[in-house]
Amino acid sequence: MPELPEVETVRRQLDRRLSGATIEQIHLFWDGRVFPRTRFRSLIEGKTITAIERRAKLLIWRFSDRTALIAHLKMTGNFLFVDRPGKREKHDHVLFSLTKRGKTLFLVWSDVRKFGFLKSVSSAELERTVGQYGPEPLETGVEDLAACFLAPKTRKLKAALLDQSCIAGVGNIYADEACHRAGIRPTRRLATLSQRERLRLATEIRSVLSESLEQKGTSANDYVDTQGERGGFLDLLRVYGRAGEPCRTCAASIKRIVLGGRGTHLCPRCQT
DNA sequence: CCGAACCTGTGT
DNA sequence: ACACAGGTTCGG
Repeated sequence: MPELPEVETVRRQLDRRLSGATIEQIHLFWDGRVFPRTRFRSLIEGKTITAIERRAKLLIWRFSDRTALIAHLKMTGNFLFVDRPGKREKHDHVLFSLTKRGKTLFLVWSDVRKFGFLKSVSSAELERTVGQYGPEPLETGVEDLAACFLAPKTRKLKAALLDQSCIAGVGNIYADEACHRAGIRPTRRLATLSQRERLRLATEIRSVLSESLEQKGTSANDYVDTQGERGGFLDLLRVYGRAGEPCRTCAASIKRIVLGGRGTHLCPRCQT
């Protein structure tokens, strides 16, 4: 489900309610994607959350003892606050019971496709993990962001955009949207980009991500936030999921191709 | 570089 | 029955 705007939306909602809370109890309905599998519960129970942070598409629960829980939603992972633990839904895997200022909170981790994971990490392991990512687009200047698209020279732009060690947080939707806004085809090799185009791309990446964040992200398929609400950016997409529909800029028919195994959407007329 | 894999569901 | 889905990793 999630790219930067969706994960950041979830981060903000988790942070508001979980910051300062203590994890009292964990129910593991299915432990296939929690690590370390056999010690997960004992490692996490009793911990107090100091803050929820995000790096790339990773959510980081920071604990007062400097250890952390990292969560990756991948395609369909989801945190959902529930008033009280009712009956377990089919794809619910973990139930967290927490207390904050004497009140009890319940949070469910669910994941239909089971690609997502929860992992308990030491502070050293956290630093190592977080260090593998490229710059955060919303916290990096345009000039530095533009430098993400310098090398390797023969690589296609779309591949660079999806590479989290190159630039963090961009996924399939916003890669296509940024290319369209910048007027650049995702099939272009990095070597063919001018500095002016790289700067334009960096600017448009920042714009599309922040505009989507304002709408609490895009619900193309399954994505919902921690309250079960859908994001509002779907109607503002210019190319993603619009194959055969008219370009909102020039009215040409939006084309869908496959690039690096991913569906890729572009306007053959206004993207060069 | 590409396709396959991980897993489940949905739509044609 | 087959294609496709917001992510990432692996093997060829």
